[in-house]
Amino acid sequence: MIQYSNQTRILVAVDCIIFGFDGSDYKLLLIQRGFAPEKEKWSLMGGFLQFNESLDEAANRILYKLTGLEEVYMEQMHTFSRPDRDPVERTVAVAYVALIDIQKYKQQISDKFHAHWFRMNELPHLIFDHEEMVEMAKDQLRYKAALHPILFELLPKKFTLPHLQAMYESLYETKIDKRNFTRKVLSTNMLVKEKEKDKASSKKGAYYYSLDESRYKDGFQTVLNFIPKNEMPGAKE
Amino acid sequence: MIQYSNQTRILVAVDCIIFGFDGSDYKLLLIQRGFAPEKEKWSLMGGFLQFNESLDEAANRILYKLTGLEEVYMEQMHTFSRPDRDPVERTVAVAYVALIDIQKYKQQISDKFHAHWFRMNELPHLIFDHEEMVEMAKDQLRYKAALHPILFELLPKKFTLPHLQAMYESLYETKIDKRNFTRKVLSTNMLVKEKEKDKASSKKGAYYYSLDESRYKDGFQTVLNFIPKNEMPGAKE
DNA sequence: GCAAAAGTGTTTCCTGTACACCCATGA
DNA sequence: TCATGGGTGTACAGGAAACACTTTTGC
Repeated sequence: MIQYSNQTRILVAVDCIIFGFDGSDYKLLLIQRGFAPEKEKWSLMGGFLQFNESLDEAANRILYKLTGLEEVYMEQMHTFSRPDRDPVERTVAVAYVALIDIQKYKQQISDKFHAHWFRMNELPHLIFDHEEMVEMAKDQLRYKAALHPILFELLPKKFTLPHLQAMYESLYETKIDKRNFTRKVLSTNMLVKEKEKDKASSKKGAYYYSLDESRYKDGFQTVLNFIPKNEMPGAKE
Repeated sequence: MIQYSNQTRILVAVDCIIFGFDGSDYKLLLIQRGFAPEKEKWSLMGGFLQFNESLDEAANRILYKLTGLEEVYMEQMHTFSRPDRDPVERTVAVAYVALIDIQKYKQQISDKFHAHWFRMNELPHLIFDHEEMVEMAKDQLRYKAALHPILFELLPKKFTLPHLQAMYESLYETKIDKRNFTRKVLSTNMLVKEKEKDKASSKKGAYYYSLDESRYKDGFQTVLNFIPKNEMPGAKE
């Protein structure tokens, strides 16, 4: 077979940044690395690109291995390439971001990787450039969530409006007026009100809602405005 | 030196999607590939990642080789990885998007790569998956330009408001009311009115403007709204 | 009966949009 | 003088933000 001569062939890794939301905090799913170097240190879930798979396939394979979940929202974020980023050997790493429903995950978790959910502000030190990846993913999530209804991916099948609002307030570290928030969210027509209430987090109980999948898909690209302008990432003072 | 065993090492390519605007059309800078396979076919400007450089460095090296330009707006877009995307050998390709001022380029062009500007709607067939890359880059440009003042990167030092408006109208294939457009653009405070006029494209002449670099940098992240909502990519019908 | 969270409407302001005429100049 | 493209202001409408009280119920 013909080959390109005199070129360097290197390893291509895939690392998954897996976000969850537990009702009050954003969390990141991390594993304890099982091999040297940096054995036992905390790390993103990763692996190497195999010869006959695409990056998307690799990312899904890796995510499945860790969480048992398939058909999860995941997209490629950025490729990291500092020559010294992995001390063992030259490796570029393609970072993927996944948003998953923590509850769904709980039913499926395979624990052989010593995976653990960490609150975003209590992350341990991570190996290599994984902290940089996480920072970029957080920035990107804040950016995208302000414009598109992407956070719905983090919700369980049934959720309440206060739950949804808490997700936004936590991500932007701000308080949102619940009347305005409710109106905006419902005006997307992406939510369907259920008959039951969630009585767990209040005495009165809050109505459950679920996603109208087809309207959600249709409206995913539309530019929204859930977040007041002054709270937008990068807003002028 | 320790290595990761039993893993596939592959080639990492960098391909540059270079956009320009000539006053009425968007153009793409392509080269005729100088080596087999697909010799003489049109292609994005690309090259392989070298052992001791990052992807950003590789992209800039490649862009410089082709255009002679440095410090150009360029960012990583996406990594392409179909196993069969390069028939010679397994290769992943990291695509970068660059926006350059065609006039500036004209002074610097080195012609040894048989580079040529093609109008966006008259592109030749491209090798491998380069057409897919270009499509994604166009979509991304339309998306970003509707929200951020990114198209300024395509302008020469001095430009006129009609020139700027033509860029937006061409990108979104729409007509924009010039009174509204002018007001929005000037309200960013990113433009400085010059004293001279451009007499080339009208009898009356249009005032030149230039970028206020510091305000441009500060305001780059702010979410703008130059494009009427109905013309936004992905808008509902 | 009271504490704690859920739910709900109105007014104000601002931003976005539609729209038409005069100006300067080269030919 | 006329044809061409450049430049400017206003009125209206719709969306975003500010704002407070009532409801439910577990304890």
